[in-house]
Amino acid sequence: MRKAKQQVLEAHGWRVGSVAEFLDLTPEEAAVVELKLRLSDALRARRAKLRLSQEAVAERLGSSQSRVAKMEAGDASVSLDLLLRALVGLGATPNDVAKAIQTPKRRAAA
Amino acid sequence: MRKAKQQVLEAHGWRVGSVAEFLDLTPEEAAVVELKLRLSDALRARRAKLRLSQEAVAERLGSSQSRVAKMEAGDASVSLDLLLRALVGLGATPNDVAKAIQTPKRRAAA
DNA sequence: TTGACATATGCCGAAACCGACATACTGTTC
DNA sequence: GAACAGTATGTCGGTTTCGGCATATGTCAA
Repeated sequence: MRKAKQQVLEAHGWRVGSVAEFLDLTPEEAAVVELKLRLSDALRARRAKLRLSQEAVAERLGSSQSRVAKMEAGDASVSLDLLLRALVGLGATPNDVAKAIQTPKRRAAA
Repeated sequence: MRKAKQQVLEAHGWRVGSVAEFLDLTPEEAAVVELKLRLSDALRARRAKLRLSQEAVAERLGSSQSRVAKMEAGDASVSLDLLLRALVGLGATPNDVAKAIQTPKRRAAA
């Protein structure tokens, strides 16, 4: 698949605004990557707010520390599905999720 | 897993508000089910607006008619991941997704 | 430095998910 | 009531994703 590109993106410090148009991602791919980044950011933020270690989160979710690390890293082996479930598992409501997707969680305007 | 419950829910006409509290779904499970229903509703709505058949959508997404049917049905074999990708594949932006999650997309008030 | 803790990366077997096909059901039109 | 388009349901082989273990890489304090 085109996962390779994504991995390249995420391997480094990106995380910034519209990650995509640099590379030749189709608009759809771009949107999915964007979603993934926003969700992984939201997850990290949520964990931070709860002051939990990745291991504690893993336990809570019935997962493992390594998985959690990968979730937050936006690793290619992590699905949107897992990210969503993780957020919910940390107490996020559907509306919280909506907000996380909506707001790039940045300080500076576009 | 607890997928069984979900299947029971979705096998019938539910689709209504807070699907959950009837059965002994944990709050997290309930939230995930809720998410799934909202996304599948959004998908069906989007397809309707585009006036496409499930088959046409399937082709566009590189999937099959049966998968699309299952997506819209919120079938247990369909992940949140697939629903999200499908929406995006039909042109939804992250913000569209956020709206879909936020708003139960119903006509009648709760 | 050493040790203790937290996080990141690589890998694997097991489980979940996907596309596809077959087939059944539901209109709708003649 | 046959023919047709659209949708739903069941199943299956192959692939992806999962949890978990091992291990590497910080980071901080003593």
